[in-house]
Amino acid sequence: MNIGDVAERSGVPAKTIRYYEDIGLVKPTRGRNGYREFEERELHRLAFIGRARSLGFTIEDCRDLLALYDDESRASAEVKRVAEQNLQEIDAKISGLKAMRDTLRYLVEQCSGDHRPDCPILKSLSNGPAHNL
Amino acid sequence: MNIGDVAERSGVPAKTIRYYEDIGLVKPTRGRNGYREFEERELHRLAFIGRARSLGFTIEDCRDLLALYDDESRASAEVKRVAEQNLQEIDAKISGLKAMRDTLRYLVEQCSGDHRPDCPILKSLSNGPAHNL
DNA sequence: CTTGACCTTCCAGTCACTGGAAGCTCCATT
DNA sequence: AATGGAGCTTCCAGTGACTGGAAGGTCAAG
Repeated sequence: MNIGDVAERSGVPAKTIRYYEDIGLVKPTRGRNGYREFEERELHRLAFIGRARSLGFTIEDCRDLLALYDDESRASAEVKRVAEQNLQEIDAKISGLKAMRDTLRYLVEQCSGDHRPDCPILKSLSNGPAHNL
Repeated sequence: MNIGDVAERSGVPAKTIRYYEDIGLVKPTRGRNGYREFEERELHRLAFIGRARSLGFTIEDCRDLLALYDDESRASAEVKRVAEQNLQEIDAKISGLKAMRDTLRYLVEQCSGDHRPDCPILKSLSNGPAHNL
């Protein structure tokens, strides 16, 4: 399989696959023409990485997960630990974003949004921290 | 005022202030010794940028907002537009993160987390897209 | 034999900083 | 007056995870 096919079937862009090879996440063989050759196993790994990334795992997490995946004798506790840590980080991000959103929404609601120059959004940014609103 | 004082009073690290000067967000004057000299106005702008950044505005947003801020004849509608767009982006991010979190939480709950190699998290990453769970 | 799609490498850019090295300046203490 | 340390300067490089583009080799169809 060439990189284009793998890209299409795994949903990971060709450019990104080359990058993943650079950083050692996948190791396709090479044909006589210099083209990368992918087996099912590599396709599988790429799809795995794609799904893990879409769940918010970092590249390093992926590396760990793939190593665990390759390790027949791994303990599921180890995998769970990685996932749980990720879960906490996601929760923290959501909380932060929610706080931002609430502040912004309040400001947007306050703003008349017309042709007049008077704007509570700028006023707030100018006068004090968001949490004072 | 030297950069250290401004950093402390604005809450923006000195390193970051230099970066902001590089990209033209602030324009401190220079003393005979080559040190940057900050007036109240610059301090004010830096605090403004810091608050806007903490609300999730990008640097380019900040540039726009500062221009609007400087423009006595701006319409608040313009400011509101920038803020509303930001609000939508934040909402989208929150939704995405929530979906990720729900999937992950389910997986973590399913995982026994013990010494056995059988792990539903890896199984799921391996077998199909997260939204199929 | 040509065209065009697909592949290769390499370099640079993204975003918003952050770290570090080398060297200058200022102020207080000895 | 010398010294020491904090604070300032510039410049270079790295972060994460790609992404874009140029220059050039390869392959399959017509």
